[in-house]
Amino acid sequence: PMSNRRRHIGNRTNPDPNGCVGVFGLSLYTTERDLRDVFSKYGPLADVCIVYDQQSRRSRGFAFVYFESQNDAKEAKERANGMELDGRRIRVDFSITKRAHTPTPGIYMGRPTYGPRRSSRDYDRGYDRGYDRGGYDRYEERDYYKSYKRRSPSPYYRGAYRSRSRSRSYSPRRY
DNA sequence: GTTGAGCGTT
Repeated sequence: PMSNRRRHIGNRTNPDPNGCVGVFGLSLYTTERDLRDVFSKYGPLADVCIVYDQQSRRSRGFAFVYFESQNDAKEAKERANGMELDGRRIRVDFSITKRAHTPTPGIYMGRPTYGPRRSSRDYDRGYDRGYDRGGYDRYEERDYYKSYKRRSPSPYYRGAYRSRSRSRSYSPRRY
C-alpha cells in the first residue's frame, strides 16, 4: 500500500495520461518562452512552468507544460520525447504530480533542530490541504512556536523602525 | 556559460 506522504504522487514509471507533461533534462538556459515555442506546436497551452531552485533561482532543469487538451499532451509526449533542445536531449512524459505544492506561510514549519524528537506524524503534514485545515492552527499550538512568539521585540529593531519612518519626510508632489 | 539525474513549496 502507498504511504500517506506519497499519495499525491502517482506511478513513476508508467504515469497516467493527463494534460500535463513533465520535461526533464533541460539546459539551464532554456526559458519558459523557449518551451512555449516548442510545445505549442502540439496544441494550445494552458501554462508552462520551469522549476527553479529556491536559493540560486537557477532552473533545476525540469519543467511542466500544461496542455488544454489531454490529447495534445499525449501528442507532445510522443513527438517531443528525446528531442534536442539547447544542446540537451530532453525527456517528456506525463506528469505524475498534479501541481506545485501550496506555498509555505513563510515561516519554518518543519522539525525543530533541538528539543525532543517528534514522530514524523507530528510535522510531516502535506501543505496541499491548505493553511486552514492542515498547517496554521496546528502550528500555533506547538511549543517551539509559542517560545518564539513569547519573545519581546528587540530594542534594536524598534529603534531601526522608528528612525526609518522618521526619515521619510512628506513633500507634496507638484504637477 | 561548472556535470548530471531529476516530478514542482515564487
